[in-house]
Amino acid sequence: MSETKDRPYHHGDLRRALTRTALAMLAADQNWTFTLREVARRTGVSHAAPYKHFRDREELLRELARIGFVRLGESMTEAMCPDLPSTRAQFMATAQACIGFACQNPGLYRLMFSSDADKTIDPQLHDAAMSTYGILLGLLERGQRDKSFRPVAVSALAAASWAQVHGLAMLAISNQLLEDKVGSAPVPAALDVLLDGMCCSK
Amino acid sequence: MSETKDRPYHHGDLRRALTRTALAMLAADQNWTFTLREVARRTGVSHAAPYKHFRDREELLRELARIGFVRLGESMTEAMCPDLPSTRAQFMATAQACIGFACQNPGLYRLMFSSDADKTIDPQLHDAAMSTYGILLGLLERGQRDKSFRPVAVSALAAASWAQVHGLAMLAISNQLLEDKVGSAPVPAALDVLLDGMCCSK
DNA sequence: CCTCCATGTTTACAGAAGAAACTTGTGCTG
DNA sequence: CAGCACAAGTTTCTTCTGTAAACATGGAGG
Repeated sequence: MSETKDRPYHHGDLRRALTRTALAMLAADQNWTFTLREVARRTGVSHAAPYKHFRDREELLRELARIGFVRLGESMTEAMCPDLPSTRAQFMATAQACIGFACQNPGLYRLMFSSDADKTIDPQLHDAAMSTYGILLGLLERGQRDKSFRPVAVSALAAASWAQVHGLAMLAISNQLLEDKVGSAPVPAALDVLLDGMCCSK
Repeated sequence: MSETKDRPYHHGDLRRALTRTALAMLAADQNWTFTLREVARRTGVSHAAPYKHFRDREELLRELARIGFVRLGESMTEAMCPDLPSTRAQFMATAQACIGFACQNPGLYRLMFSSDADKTIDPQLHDAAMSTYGILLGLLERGQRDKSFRPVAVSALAAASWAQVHGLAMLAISNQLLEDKVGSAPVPAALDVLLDGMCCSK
């Protein structure tokens, strides 16, 4: 086959190519059992090549998770449209963007919060996660300043909304938000309940 | 014919012995990469013996998850002490019991909600999960009848509290509820925020 | 032009899942 | 009571994985 001609011996940017392949496979098959060798095969490279760019399998997983947090942050920022009528509406949109992201990238989202992607090991991953968390936190602080949210400790609001959004996302991608158990539009319904507890006016 | 370590050729109750070994290992090492062979070794049988009791590795995982849901249900029922001063207090206690269970059995809890334990495959697992979910639902319905909780759709309350509790549990066992981000007692604080949105009186 | 070395490849090895074929007790039947 | 069928073990084998080590290549700097 002449497709060997396709690629020079030195790939050029194998690291990026590997992450792209892995992300694509993660997207295509929501519960794919991640194997480095398959990523290498699909990228058209020997199974040992990835080790020149990632110390081990888990380092690649952490890189994927990091990219996931960056993308999630972008989705949330985009959704937090400043000309929405209220801070409450902004919160709702941002939360739904997060859950939507999880539903569109279930494999990636699971990976981001799995124990495989240990955030205590990799500072870059930790920073990416914190940065995304900061988007939520910023919205809450802004909401408190403009009197939309109650003047309780912002950390309590943060814990509650972070947990709520993450919990809804996890349940959604596990297909556990079935209509007969939890209503026809469980995500906005649940978020409204939470927001009733967070907001000053109803 | 219980624990005679001079094991006869036929173990007697290998199925139960395997699950007990696996549960113990899961408890001992929170992110142990589950291997059937190691379970078999520790149980003192050949690596192929488990296949006489479980079709494959995942069937054992599902059985472990099922046991996890049963135990979680027991913890929650126990916590839902009927002579607590209010339904709100009962809810708080039950929710904290769930999160406490997760913190004490992080490996098992993760397994229960992982994609490995696919609840759509195994009706027994599905039933166990639903039964545990039913404990929460029952409390919410009772709380609505006695006017503790607002008269919105119970499914909305269920989605919100289920997500909140599960989210807090997941974040807690991922060590993401760090004091500087989320306060010193994030779990009760977050639950209070949610309960403010669920309860009639403040 | 030659030589270093990052980035590839090949080869090797241990450990896992699972299938198949073989072995051993044990309880049921004639 | 003899014998046998079958459930529940074991061994052996194949195919996969992650990871390490040794080898190959080709582009950049002296």
